[in-house]
Amino acid sequence: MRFAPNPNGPPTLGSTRGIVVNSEYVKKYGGRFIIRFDDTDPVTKRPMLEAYDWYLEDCKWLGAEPDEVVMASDRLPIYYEYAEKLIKAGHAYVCTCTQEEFKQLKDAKQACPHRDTLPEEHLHEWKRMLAGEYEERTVVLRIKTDIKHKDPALRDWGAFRVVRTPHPRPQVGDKYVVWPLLDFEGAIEDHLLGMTHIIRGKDLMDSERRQKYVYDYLGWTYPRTSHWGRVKMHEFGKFSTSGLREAIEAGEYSGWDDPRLPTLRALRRRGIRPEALRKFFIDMGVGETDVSLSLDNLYAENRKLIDADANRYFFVWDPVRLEISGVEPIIARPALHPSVDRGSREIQVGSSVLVCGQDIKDTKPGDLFRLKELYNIRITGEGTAEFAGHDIETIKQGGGRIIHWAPMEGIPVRVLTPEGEVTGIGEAGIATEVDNVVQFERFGYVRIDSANGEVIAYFTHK
RNA sequence: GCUCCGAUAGUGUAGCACGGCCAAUCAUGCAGGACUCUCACUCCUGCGACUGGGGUUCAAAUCCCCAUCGGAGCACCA
Repeated sequence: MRFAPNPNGPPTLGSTRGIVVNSEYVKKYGGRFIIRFDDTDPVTKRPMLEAYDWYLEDCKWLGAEPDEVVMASDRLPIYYEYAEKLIKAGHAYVCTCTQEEFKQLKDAKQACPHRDTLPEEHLHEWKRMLAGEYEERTVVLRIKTDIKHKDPALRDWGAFRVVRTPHPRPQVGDKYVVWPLLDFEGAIEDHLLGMTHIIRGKDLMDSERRQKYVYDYLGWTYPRTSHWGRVKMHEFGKFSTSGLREAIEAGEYSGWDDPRLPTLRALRRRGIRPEALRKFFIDMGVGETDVSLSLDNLYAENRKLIDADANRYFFVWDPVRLEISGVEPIIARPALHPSVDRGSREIQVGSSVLVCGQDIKDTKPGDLFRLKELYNIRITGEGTAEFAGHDIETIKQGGGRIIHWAPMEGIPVRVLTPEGEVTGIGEAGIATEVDNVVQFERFGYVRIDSANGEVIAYFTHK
């Protein structure tokens, strides 16, 4: 099995499906898992140098370490060799039609003038291509299929073209001017790497039919294939790697791990566990139907994984000061976790606390509240309240609400969510949880990213 | 325009190759309840689907045909 990305950006949710499903089959049925970088386009989908490592990192994180890593850009001579073989056998030809000319002929089911000249001539032209005697867009090596094939997508497809832009990898640079196209490169590699099974997107279904011509010419057996439909997440609109890159460069996003992005690095930073992603994509299956679903399914898996580990803390957004009369300073000791015994935190409280504005917005004097794990209060006016006993039963029977709070000495917290920023005050203990996923009670789970004076948290999910 | 593929609850998904065990699985979602000093977790209960029409058959989610809807390819992108 293999996963064959073009590293022109970081792995996204879409890549994750390929990584997870392919590696899962290998885990289940044995075999080898290969990552092959299909980095054969130095221009329109130009690879990003950093992205090679990002893929390997993220695969490892997802529990999908490859048995082998191959870069297509290292193996051009191999592709040349097979191209030459096909030319000699009369199965490929050098075509100097313009793109428009060829399209017209193809749509009319007509062969171009170059198609049926002698293999020796094509071999000669091919050598000239390799020697750099052709400019970009003036020549292409085509695989002969059936120019009258009823499906226009299969008629004599292009296998190599001239690209003069150097490849971003310094090891490759400007070594080559003739580059293979995906159908050719993939066809050769899948055979050479010993692929028995391929699972990939159904946009590549025609690709398979094209590649089979090459397999027939070379006497190879095509791997067993299956194709999955497109995945669309309700939360993310249409996005393309190049579009994201532009948006990042324009400063619309803070980087590839901006919490609003569907990249794996962003999800990781938000505290999504790799096991949740695996489960999510394995449960999705490999059907050919296009699916459009919500991240809620992923969140549900993740919530089950993190809940037992996530310590609880109070974080007050839209903080409003509440002056409480009739109280002595006290230390609250709420448990770090409601059902797993991990001890408790200590919060020093004086005569006022911060609460969420929305909790006391529409209150009138006399309304009863329980400050969670502290004591009961009764509202006496705008921003003021009075102590109303310690007994929780009063609240349970009296119908007052239990709300959370933060001490006046709390630390500022900034939560980065997919919908934007939420700022507020949290209890000081949050600063000890850097890198951990915690639950801000009545708010949701977050991963504490840093705590230098101000806590930066990435929102995980509710 | 030509070609290919698909269609099961709100959302995913199992079942379809070999028709009966399907009054259709599981998850998520939603609703209600239990527990709880969180609107979290856990547990219980409930809701909800075979796109439509023909055909074959004793029997169709499953096979065939048509229609409708959706997606993809026809690049010197991957």
